[in-house]
Amino acid sequence: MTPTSVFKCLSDETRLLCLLLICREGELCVCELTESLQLSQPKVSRHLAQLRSCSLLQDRKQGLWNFYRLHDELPGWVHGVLDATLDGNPSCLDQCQANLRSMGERPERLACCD
Amino acid sequence: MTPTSVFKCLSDETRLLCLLLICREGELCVCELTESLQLSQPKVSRHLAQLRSCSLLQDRKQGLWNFYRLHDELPGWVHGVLDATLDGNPSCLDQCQANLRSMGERPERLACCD
DNA sequence: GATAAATATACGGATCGACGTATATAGTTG
DNA sequence: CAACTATATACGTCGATCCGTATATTTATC
Repeated sequence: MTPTSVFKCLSDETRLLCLLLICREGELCVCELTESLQLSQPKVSRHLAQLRSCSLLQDRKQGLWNFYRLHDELPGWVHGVLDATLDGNPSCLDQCQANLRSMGERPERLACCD
Repeated sequence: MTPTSVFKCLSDETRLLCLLLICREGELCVCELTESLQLSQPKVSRHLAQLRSCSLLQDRKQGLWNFYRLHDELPGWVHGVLDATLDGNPSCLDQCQANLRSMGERPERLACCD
């Protein structure tokens, strides 16, 4: 994971918003991200796959849903970059989070024992 | 200056190294960057122009030389991103800085009164 | 097992971005 | 002003990337 490869991931608005939103919200599944960003499912899914293949995200399957979260072994400096971006752009997720809040039934997270 | 536009700038290795090197060294002119990165002059110059047009860098002409430095009004969060990247990748500039040190006559910086 | 829902991927087209090379511009020196 | 140095830009090309659409895959439900 080189700095250049990380910044390539962050240089697309869809990918950046996915990362920042997940950073703020914890775990999100594809349909929540699709609704939150108001984008097509294949578009979101493709970008998530790319973020996963770069080890920025990892996923966890639960029934029909696939929950994405920041990778457990995300380097500290990448956390630093994401935090600095969020701190410096406090309203960049407002619309996305509003869309998420107004979403109907969101899939239930199961802790461990299913 | 949006997060996406900033990360687009950082997503190219030449531009990222220019920025990080300038972050570490203060002011550098085009010929110093060209020597430090071992790249062609037009390539370096093109990328610097892009960083300047995005207001990440600003330049100061002094005689034949054009010195680039971080923009005086660089947002704090961008500083944070650059610092986090440098902290987390401490050796990424080693070769560049070695090249810079071994450079012969480097242009003299004039303070203010020329 | 058929259907449906959530997600992933394949394909083709269009656009973007980086590059090498050549050349233009601007300042310096004689 | 002619020659030189440092830097900037123009042009054409080629590969990367993003997207919409269609389809495959996986899991749950009846």
